[in-house]
Amino acid sequence: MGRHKGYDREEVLEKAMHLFWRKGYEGAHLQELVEVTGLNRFSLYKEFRGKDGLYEAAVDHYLGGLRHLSEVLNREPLGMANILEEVRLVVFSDFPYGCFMTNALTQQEVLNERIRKRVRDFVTASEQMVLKNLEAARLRGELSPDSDLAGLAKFIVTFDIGIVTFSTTQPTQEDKRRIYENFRLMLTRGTGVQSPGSGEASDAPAVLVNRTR
Amino acid sequence: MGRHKGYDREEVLEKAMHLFWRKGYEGAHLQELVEVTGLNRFSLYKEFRGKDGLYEAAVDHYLGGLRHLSEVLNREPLGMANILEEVRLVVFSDFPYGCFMTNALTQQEVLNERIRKRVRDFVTASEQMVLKNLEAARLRGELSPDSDLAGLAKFIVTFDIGIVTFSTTQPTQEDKRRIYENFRLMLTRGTGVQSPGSGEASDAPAVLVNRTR
DNA sequence: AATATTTTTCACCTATCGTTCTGAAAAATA
DNA sequence: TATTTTTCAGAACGATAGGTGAAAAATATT
Repeated sequence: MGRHKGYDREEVLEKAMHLFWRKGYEGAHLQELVEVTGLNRFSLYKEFRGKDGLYEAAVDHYLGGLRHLSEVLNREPLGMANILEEVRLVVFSDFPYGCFMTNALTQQEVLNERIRKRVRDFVTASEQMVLKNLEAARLRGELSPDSDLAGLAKFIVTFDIGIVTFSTTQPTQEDKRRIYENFRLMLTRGTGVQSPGSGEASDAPAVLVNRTR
Repeated sequence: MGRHKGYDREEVLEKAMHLFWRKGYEGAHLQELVEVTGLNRFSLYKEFRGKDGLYEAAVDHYLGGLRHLSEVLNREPLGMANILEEVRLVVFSDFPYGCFMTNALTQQEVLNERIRKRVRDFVTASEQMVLKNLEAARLRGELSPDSDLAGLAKFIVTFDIGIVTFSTTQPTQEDKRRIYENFRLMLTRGTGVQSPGSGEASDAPAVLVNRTR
């Protein structure tokens, strides 16, 4: 009953998300959102009830997409290799606009409280995923028993946030190689873990990664 | 000759900078800027040629302020201790709005080309300051002769960017302590350098620090 | 005191913001 | 086919954005 929708909600969200991603909440004007999504204003309001709602839906869309993107940190066997792989993917991502969620961290003053909480919770969730791998790593003897795992998880997430933001300066491939290699050395020598060595980028996803599609 | 200005340029810039800092370029509306600076629209336009000019002047103001703020990385004797001290100050800063310049990194799409370059150059300059300390550290035997100093500098700056951004999640003092301690362990054990140990925050300034005044 | 010079005040401008409304087109149901 | 339901395209909404012009107010010079 009724006319068919001329748009696909997920496609619209994907496009809207990318505009918010590049321009930020205030920087992404409704006119641009209409143009880039192809969705007209009326339908946009009916579906998302305004700019706030669209942004919030875009956050959900991003988070939903992360379910399969976080597979690196969730895949067995858990341990340091997963963490290094995740960081490697983040470092070698070619998307130069940071991370949708961590960009939002510096926009909290113009976001409503609910979204602000969502954004902060994302950081906590990332920590938890890293921590899970660290705990497994300790059980497997990759880390000394007295390591501060929670602190180490925070350190790693902090570095992730740093690298996605640093990526906006358009570092060269060589720059990225050196940054990752130094991180790997720090982490392995600093914790005494066995290292899987450095490598090239792949298309696989990561937690704080710059999703390009 | 003529009437006195009812405002102090530096004070105006300080206040404008803080609003841009918290809200971002698009998020800081002219009306708010007028209210917070106390300067009326016309005088604001006359002095700074509009919002762009004001933002650019605020960047200059910030950078100017950093001249004496970068003293930690520039003070003798150069070496790893300076770097650890600088990171420590960044970590323990209580200002929860990130760093004015690194926040701008994620707003590049709404900034004009000149400012964008200014912002990126800031990152490069920070790298150079860290690098200078690393080179001195190598000469002093704090680092092995075959270390990749430029890469290590990028790693450290990346971590700095990460921590100022992470600070927007309002981490506890204990969280900060653990993050810094893990960074210190990574850096010292990862490079084999002598560590000065961890400590509390001081009021001294730093390079990527959150300036609160 | 008079004049010149500069800053400030305040009203107003146009453009665009996010939002809402209207009427017509299209598809599903009766 | 007629009716209902929903989407679509666009105009129009009030509010506010950033930017400006002319006159008033205040200071410095003569």
